[in-house]
Amino acid sequence: MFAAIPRESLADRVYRQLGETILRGDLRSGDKLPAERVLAEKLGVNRGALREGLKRLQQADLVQVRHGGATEVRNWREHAGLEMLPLLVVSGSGEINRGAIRGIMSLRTQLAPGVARAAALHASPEQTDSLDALCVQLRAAMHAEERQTRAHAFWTELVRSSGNLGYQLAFNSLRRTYERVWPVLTRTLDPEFRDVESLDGIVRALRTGDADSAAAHARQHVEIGERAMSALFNSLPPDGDNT
Amino acid sequence: MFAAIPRESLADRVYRQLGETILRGDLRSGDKLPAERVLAEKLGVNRGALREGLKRLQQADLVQVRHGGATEVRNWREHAGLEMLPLLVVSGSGEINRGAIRGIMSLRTQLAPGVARAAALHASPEQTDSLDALCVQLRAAMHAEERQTRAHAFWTELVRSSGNLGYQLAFNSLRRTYERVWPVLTRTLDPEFRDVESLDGIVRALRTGDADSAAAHARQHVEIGERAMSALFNSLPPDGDNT
DNA sequence: CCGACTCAACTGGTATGATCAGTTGACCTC
DNA sequence: GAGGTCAACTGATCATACCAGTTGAGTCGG
Repeated sequence: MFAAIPRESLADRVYRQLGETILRGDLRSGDKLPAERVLAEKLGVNRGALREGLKRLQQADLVQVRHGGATEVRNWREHAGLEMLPLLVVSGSGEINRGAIRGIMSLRTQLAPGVARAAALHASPEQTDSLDALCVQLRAAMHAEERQTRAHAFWTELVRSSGNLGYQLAFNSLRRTYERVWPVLTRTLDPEFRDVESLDGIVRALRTGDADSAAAHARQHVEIGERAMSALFNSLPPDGDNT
Repeated sequence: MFAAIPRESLADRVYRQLGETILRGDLRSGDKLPAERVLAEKLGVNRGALREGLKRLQQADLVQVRHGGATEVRNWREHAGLEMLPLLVVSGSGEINRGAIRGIMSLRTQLAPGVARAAALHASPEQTDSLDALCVQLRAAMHAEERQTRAHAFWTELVRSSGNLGYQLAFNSLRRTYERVWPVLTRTLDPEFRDVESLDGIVRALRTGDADSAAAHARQHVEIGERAMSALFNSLPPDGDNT
């Protein structure tokens, strides 16, 4: 009902504005940024705030800063990491970037079977019980929004159960992107959310320690969503050239 | 022969020191950091540098900063993304974190077939030729270091050929981690680097557009390295608890 | 003319101190 | 005891000065 009012510091706005400018292509690889003192004045912020924003761009490998030299824009396609996906998935004007969505769906499809497999080899009985309970809740959910929330909780717990640091961190990265487009996916992915059978299959496989079966059920499950998503894209008019 | 002398700004050192303290577990989820003015004096840096470092920690979701309230340490296992892997993989004392290595190997194994599959559907003839040339160079390489460099170049080009934003960004993230442990892996992964046959198989599959074959060859290839790595871990004394 | 050195005018990096703006909790009032 | 007040915290922003690398134009010696 009442959503929290989002607040953004100046440094955050600097980061977002410059970041989107680079991702949009208005600043190309090799371009040199104005001096900090100049840029700060142009943006109407203090140099300190500007530097805090620049530090984040630097951490994201979107720019390269050299003491004494000019700050240069890097090729984000070759250097930017998964943490850029949230900024990439929704453009400044609010448009959805299909390439980014496709990307997150591909990663999900590839990783899900591995996560299930690792969970089958590593999950504790308590974690398996917890997953079982989440399946029951998912089955009982009446609305698509509720199913989405439950399904997400299931995967969160499954990834935790995998005990694999790589899967955990990658999942966290993907989630940040996923949350930005959450409402857009509620309807499209609903067929997947309704496929509780596969999730039950995963849980059964965890109990018996059958890694192959867990992976197979996971693959079957996430491919439902991926198919739905590509069907949607194919039914829409061709994409504008936003990446 | 002569390696560049690494330089680190104060803000970078603040980021690394606090980040490692959190990842090491000396600062736990829910702990509150001292006030910026206090912390800056304790670390012997000015407040601006401290804030630049904190901004990066905040971007990495390692801490939560609230205007007017205390800065709080978050649960990095639930919030940190792939960009934290480089800091995790080598501890402050120089020790290798096996969980992080295992993680990067798992991700690699899961993603490689998808990358090859996408490349088979998307690579241009020029890109395929380029990959072919890289195979030839890899075959001709005499030393393990050289093979490692060539093999890395092959995957860089293959990921680019996939035309998939998700794979590209995930690969960039993994590469940052990979580079930090590069010399450690040279010998262990050499059996994989010598398996040029599978890479040739991928290239052939790209030419014929055979996605399944490309994925199969890729899987076969990376599993060599993963098996070598788990064999190594199993032959070593049990791991200390440096997760 | 050319190579090498000098140096001034850039660039980012660090420091200090003041002020604005939210949050918190003790305390006072009714 | 519920609710309002306010002082003392917290981070956010600002202005200014100075330190420390980089760059390139200009100068000097050959």
